[in-house]
Amino acid sequence: MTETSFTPHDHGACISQGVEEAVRQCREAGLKLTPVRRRVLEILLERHRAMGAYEILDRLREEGLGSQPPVAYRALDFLTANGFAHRIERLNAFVACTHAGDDHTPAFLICRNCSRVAETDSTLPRRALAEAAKGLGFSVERAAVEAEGLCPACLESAS
Amino acid sequence: MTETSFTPHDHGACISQGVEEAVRQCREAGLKLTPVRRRVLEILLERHRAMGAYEILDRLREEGLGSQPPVAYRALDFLTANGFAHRIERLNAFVACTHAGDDHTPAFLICRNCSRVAETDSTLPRRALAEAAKGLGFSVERAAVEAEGLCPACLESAS
DNA sequence: CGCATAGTGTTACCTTGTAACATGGAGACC
DNA sequence: GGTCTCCATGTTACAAGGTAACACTATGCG
Repeated sequence: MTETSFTPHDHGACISQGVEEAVRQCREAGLKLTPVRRRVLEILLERHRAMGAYEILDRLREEGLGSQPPVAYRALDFLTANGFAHRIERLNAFVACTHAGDDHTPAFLICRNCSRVAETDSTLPRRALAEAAKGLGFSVERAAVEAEGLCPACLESAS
Repeated sequence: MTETSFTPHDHGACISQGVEEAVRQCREAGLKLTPVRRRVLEILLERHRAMGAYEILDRLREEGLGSQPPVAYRALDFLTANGFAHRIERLNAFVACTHAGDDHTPAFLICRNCSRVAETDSTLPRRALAEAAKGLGFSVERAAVEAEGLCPACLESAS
C-alpha cells in the first residue's frame, strides 16, 4: 500500500518537505511564496485535511496575518493555481497537495467519517472519461474526480 | 453521435417526456410529485442547463409558488434524491436528469462557454477509480465526475 | 372524528465567495 | 537616487449559496 494521508507517516517531515518543495519550485519558476501564502500552505499541511477558507482565515487572524476573506482566498488562489493545493468542490474546501511538482490533476478520496483526503492517480479514470466525451463531440479540458467513502482506518473501526 | 443536450433535439418533447417519466416513476414508487416539485423539474428541463437554486427560486417567486430558499432547496432535495435531477458540485447548481430511471451516477460534461451540461456514462471512469482506491485501502461509495471543456457547438464556433 | 405523517410557508441566520478600491513594497530603468 | 510599474496586501461592502427551527396545512387512515 502506497503512503498516503490515510496511512501513518512522519507528519512533521511531511510538513517541512511540503514547504521546502514549494520554496524550491517557486524559486525555479520565479513565483513569490510570500509570508501569507507560505503560512496558508503550512496550515493546510499541518491539518492534512480539507479546510474551509474561513477556517484558514481564522488561523491567519489569530496570527495577525490578515483578517478579511480576500486575504485567504488570494493565497488559496495562488496555491491552487500553482499546484501546491487543490480545491475539493464537493466540500467547498482546500487541501495541500501531497505531490506538488508533477503536473497533475489528481482524483480525491474523501473519507466521509474522518474527513481526511488522499490524492490518487486519476490518469485512468480521466482517460476513460475523455474517451466517453469524445463520442459526444465534447473536448475535456479539466476534470474533477472526487470520491466519497471510507478510509482504511475508518473501515477498520466500522467493522 | 448519441443525442445529448449538446446536439439539436426536439426540446419541447424533451420537457414533456421528462415530466411524464417523472410522473410515472413517482406513481410507481409511491412518491409525491407535488406542484412545486413538478414545476422545479419543468424549469430545469426547460433550461437544459445548470441552474443555481436562487435562479430557480426567482422563477418560483414570479409564479407565486414560493419565495423563500427552503422551498427551492426542498424541491431540489426531492428531485436529486430520487434521481430526477443532479447537483453539479463544481457550479453549486442543478440540472435535470436526462435519463431518469436507470439507477445511475453519471459523469457530467460542462461547457465552459455556454454552460450547457450533458451526462455521460461514468461506469468506466468509476471502475478505474475504484481500482486505484482499492490499492490505498479506500472503499469508494459515491464518486462525482465532472469535466469542464467545450461542447461540440462551442468548439465549432471557436475554431 | 382524531391522529399521524409529509409537505409547505416563513423567519432568521450562517457560510462561502467576490468586486472594487486604497495602500505598500521591490525591482527595472533612466 | 528618483520614479514608474507591477504585484501583493488591506479593507469595505456585499452577493450568492445554504440551513435550522418553528408554525401551518393537507391528506390518508384507524
